[in-house]
Amino acid sequence: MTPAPEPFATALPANLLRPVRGHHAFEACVEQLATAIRLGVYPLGSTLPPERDLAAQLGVSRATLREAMAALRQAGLVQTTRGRGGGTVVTLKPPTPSARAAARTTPEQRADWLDSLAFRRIIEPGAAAMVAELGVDGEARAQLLAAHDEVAAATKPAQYRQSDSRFHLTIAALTGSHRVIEAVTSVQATLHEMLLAIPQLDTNIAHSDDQHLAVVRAILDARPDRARRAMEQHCDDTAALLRGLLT
Amino acid sequence: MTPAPEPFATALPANLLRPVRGHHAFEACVEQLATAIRLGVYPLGSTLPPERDLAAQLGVSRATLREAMAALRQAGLVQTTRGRGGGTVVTLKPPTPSARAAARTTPEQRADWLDSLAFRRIIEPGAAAMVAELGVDGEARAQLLAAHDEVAAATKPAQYRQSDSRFHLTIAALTGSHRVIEAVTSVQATLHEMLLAIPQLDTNIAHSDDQHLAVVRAILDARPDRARRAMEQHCDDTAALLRGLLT
DNA sequence: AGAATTTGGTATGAACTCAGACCATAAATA
DNA sequence: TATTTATGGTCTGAGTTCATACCAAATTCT
Repeated sequence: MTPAPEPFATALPANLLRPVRGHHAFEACVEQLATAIRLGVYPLGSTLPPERDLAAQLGVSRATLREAMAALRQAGLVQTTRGRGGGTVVTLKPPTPSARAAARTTPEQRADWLDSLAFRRIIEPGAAAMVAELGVDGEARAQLLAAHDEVAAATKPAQYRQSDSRFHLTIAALTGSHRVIEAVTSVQATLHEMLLAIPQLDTNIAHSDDQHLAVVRAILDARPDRARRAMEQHCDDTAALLRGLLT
Repeated sequence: MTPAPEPFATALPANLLRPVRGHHAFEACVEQLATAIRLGVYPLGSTLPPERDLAAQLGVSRATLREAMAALRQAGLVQTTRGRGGGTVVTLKPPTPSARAAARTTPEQRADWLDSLAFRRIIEPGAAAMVAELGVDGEARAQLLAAHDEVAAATKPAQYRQSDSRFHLTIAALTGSHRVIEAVTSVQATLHEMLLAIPQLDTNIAHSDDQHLAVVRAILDARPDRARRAMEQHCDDTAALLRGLLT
């Protein structure tokens, strides 16, 4: 029989379906919390939210969250005390002291990293432009400046890394958009992974203060295009470095 | 006791933690497949990939996928036949014929929709610019033109909706970036929801062919900035309409 | 000092999901 | 026509995750 003519000829292959979840909820929790800590969302010495809250935020049962916490505890990232006023505090021994570089980077990993860099080049400049367009009032202005000062003042590589992440996350947060925040967080987390796998360039990357400053200025001056360009430049430079060093 | 000075003063509230998964894998599958069908990824009359493949693509066991398929079948979106050459074909009775508008839009829904529009204004223009920058070879060029022709030729509102989605998804696909594709898919899915809830404007929105054309031209001419602007304009106009009609 | 409150620690049964094997059907092929 | 093959349909036991209690410790308030 003659097949009915397909309404659409174009293929649009099914790349569009995305995995519905990353199995093992507790592993995902460990990952998110660990990166949040390493990105400086929860700085050294600070107390994490109570288990019940964290579980809610992560959309996970408390039982599952506790498994994750146990892992973090065992990894030496946090310590826990009981009772009111107790909780879980960040101890963060230097990031994965020597166990890093254990896992060799697979080709898929590499591809995913490149993908992340491409995505970043869209989302972070977009976020910067959006903030510049929204404008920043007193409170926001202070946050932005504080975040920038933190980066500028950082000396040690590890400290610089955290401050840098926090700077980018601050810009994302200023957009006020959940999706933008999530996207930037994800991108920064991947970036962090990459830098862990390529230790030697912590130093090389540190001279991007000018670019950070340019972004901040453009945002404060309410110049979206300039902010976008500046952030684009920043992303491009970082990406070039990383691509070059990816085996 | 004097609390140890926090290393960082800035708050960076924990909006950064995102739910680790949307419970009930099979519900998520239903959602993804249903939107994929309604967005025209699997056009009317086409055959879905075999269950085993779909399960793999969605990162889910076949058992779970089948539950989802059963739901789709029961909803009248697809029909299934056995044996070689069989499979599951899209029947798609007009989108949720009259059962729609059943759920009133909650305030959170509304907020999420606005968030999606904001995110869209970053990601879709960014994708367009990226494609323009990458350049489009013969194959890609053909796909893009075909997608555009489809939209331009569409007459009935429902058909226009699908073609429009496919047009935007095609651009995303041409970036070659998983993350970009996923972001645009998600945004288009939300857009689709909104349009279902606000039926009356199917017509109003239909005169955006000029803007589509402008985007396509800019991409083919390898003018990233122009492509971005054109897509931005398009997003802004659509968003303005939608925002106005959101109760 | 005693009560209330916040916080982590533990336990249990139900529901969901997985992986893999095997069955049934119908088209394609030899 | 007989065989192969691609596809959906079914079953089962193990592993996760959930929801919901309740217990234990330590701080704060009365």
